[in-house]
Amino acid sequence: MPLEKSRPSSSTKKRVRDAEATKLRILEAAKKEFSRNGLEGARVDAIALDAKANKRMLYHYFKSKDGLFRTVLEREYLNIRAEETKLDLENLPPRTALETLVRFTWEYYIANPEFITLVNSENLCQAAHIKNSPTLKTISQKFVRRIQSLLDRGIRENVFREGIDAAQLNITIASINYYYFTNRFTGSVIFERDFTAPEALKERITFNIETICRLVCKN
Amino acid sequence: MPLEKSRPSSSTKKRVRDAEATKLRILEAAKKEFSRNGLEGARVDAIALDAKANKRMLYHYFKSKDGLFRTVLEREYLNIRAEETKLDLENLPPRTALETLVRFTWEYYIANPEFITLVNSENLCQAAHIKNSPTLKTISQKFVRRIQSLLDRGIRENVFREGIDAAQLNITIASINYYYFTNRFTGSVIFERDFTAPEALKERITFNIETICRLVCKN
DNA sequence: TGTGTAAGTAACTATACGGTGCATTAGGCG
DNA sequence: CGCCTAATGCACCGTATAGTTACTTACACA
Repeated sequence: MPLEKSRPSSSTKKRVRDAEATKLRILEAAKKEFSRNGLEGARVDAIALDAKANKRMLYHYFKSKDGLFRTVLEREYLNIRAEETKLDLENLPPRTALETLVRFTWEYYIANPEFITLVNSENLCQAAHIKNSPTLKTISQKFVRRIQSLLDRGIRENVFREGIDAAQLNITIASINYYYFTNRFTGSVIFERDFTAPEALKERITFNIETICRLVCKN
Repeated sequence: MPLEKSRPSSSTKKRVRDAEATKLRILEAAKKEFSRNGLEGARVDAIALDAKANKRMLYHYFKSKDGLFRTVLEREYLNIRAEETKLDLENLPPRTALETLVRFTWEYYIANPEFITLVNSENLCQAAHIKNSPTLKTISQKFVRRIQSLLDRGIRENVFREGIDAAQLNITIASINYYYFTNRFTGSVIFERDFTAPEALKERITFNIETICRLVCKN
């Protein structure tokens, strides 16, 4: 007879039914499955199985496969923006701040390979899921403004060139990092080198920082 | 009674049965369907219908859905490399040659949006289809060498910097063009601007040429 | 002109898929 | 304690899917 069975502590009690935990398990499983197999390739049964949840719950919480995908994708966007926000760009010398940003983007893609394939899936269906998400627009604009003020500061301190568009710079920084990862499989075959080998990674990030610095900095 | 029914001219005779033409129709339809919906999202019935061919023929010529995808993808790679080869990089001043290459890549993606989504699909399945294609390796290496010799020439003529890796440069040129297109849907939502509007396109290609020139050229 | 081969067709199959109806049960709250 | 809501489980559905079987037909060539 377990003595404390009927009096679990409020913080550690084992809840047999826990909506939030179930939702999270489903979201994690969905992120895995969607990123591995794409939106069409993903199987809701596989998600339910991996989440140790019943398929019924998936439809209960997220309405449909697309609803689930939308939620997963939005969370991922929010996550990368949240991480970016943590960067202390404002208190670093402009050139260091720029390099920090490039390096962050690179390392985020390494640590979160799912993000890239999820975004690819969303673009395959022409952004159908995020089309009406004002949240994403807001946080992204905030970020562009942040880069713009970094550029402005660099110009004031006479280390950055004038006339660089913050949005274009943003896109370019993402490009040179994103492309390398999303195409690492075909790239490794075509160029006959392992794109994910440590030396290859190091060579690439160095090249990318050089690319951005030469684009933005004076001299 | 048609007089010449039994004696069609060898060049213009209307063949009711034409294996090559049927194959081509299937390949064109497959390219459309695969690029629009991805590998998993593509429907073989839709391909057969669009090709005005029987589904059986598709399996007859290409063995399987994956066999068909492999053929489509290889043709697309061969096509872009063939077009690249036509560029007269060797007889242009280095800087002009470089700009020509960037502009070509850009315009190729505009004219052949299918290429990008096909490559994305191939990377989603970790390059399973092209893994054992020696043809692709050969033609790609040839291209890297071509860029290398352009870089060498630029250095000799004292307009390019030294120490730039041709493969990295190749990847970067592809990156800044490819990323913009593959993510044009999410990009248009997030940045609240139409990525495919003529002015946006013009602004982007200008920025890209600037990026590459600053990376490669002296001053 | 006859014939073997390859091009082409239609109908079919087994299954895997996204999604649902309905019964059951845990547990928070009064 | 007992009730009511929300969490969960099970079994099921209609359909769409990749792939196939068995057949017919055009035509190149002898």
